[in-house]
Amino acid sequence: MEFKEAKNKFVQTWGALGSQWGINKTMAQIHALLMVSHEAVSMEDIMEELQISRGNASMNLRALMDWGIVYKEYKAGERREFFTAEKDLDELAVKISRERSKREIKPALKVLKEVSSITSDNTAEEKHFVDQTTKLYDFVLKADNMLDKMTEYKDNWLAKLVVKIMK
Amino acid sequence: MEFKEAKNKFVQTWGALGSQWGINKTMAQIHALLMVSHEAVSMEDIMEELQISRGNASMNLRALMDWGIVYKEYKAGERREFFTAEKDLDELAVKISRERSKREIKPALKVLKEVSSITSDNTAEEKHFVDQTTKLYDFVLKADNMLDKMTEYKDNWLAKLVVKIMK
DNA sequence: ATAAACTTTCATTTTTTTTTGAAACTTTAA
DNA sequence: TTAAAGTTTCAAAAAAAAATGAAAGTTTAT
Repeated sequence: MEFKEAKNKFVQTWGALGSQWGINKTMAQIHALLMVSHEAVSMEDIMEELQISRGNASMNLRALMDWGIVYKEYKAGERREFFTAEKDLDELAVKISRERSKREIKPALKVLKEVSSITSDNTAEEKHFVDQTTKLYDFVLKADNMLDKMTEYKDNWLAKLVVKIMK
Repeated sequence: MEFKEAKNKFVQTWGALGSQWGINKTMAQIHALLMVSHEAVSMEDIMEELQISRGNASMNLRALMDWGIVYKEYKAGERREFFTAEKDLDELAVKISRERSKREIKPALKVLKEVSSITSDNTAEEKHFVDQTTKLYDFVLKADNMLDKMTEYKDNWLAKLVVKIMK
């Protein structure tokens, strides 16, 4: 396999993986492209390489910047804007999990708390509902906190977590 | 908020959360419904409660069973099939992460390995590509293994993990 | 062996999501 | 201050994903 083929395969695969995790294909592809580019890439070049429209490129670049995983770069003497991806993978993981937590998990937790707080008649049905949603709330909260700590402490997370728990 | 309203809100929220994570809305809704039902539910009732067609119900129930998080149940003297969800949340987490790993992460890892193994000319561009995809491979592999261990050991995972690392 | 009760499948339709592209907007250099 | 070079926006179109429903398929009781 030669370079161009490999690069293309990587971009396609990353795009497909994104889709399966609820991230739009183009957004994931742009990210993939920038991840493996050794220097900043112009919008023009992104459009060309992924065969997408200007609007699509613009909107998805904005989204990636909102996520904090792609940066704009200005080159001296160049009018155009260039883009780079966060290339440090620990940092990338931190940012992705922060955003997903903020956008999706936290709102879901809020609802779980609400629905688990209904004042139940004591039918078995209602008891089971309250019980199950309460458990779910606790579980999701725990998982969310755990992920937060793992990413916050980065590669050192296990050691630091143990220290924190032991003291 | 009364029971019915709470139940509906829970089902809708779970459905929306599913969508955002690449799981089809109905599939997530059926799962939500079964999670909070204290007894097995017939397809008829699922269709009724979620206002969906028979085909839709059938296909998504099959998908949920393929994931191993919903079970068929036969009631004595009843012709119809009834369905229940895995209600133990640790077990649920194990199964979901196993399936996603098998379906999505493992294939992505395979591709990452392939593309990071190209015999690079030594242009800076190609070197960076190989370097970056290799790092990504290592990272994803590590994360996948970690998740596997965390879920395998369930709530006890931290202790067991530490033991394993220390010895 | 039959038919009633139920489930599955899949071509078609509907809905949702993504993409396009052209107009509006912004920035910069002269 | 103007126009060239570039970017953003958003209504409309296209594509992708999900849902429908009717026909085909199963199972079970008699």
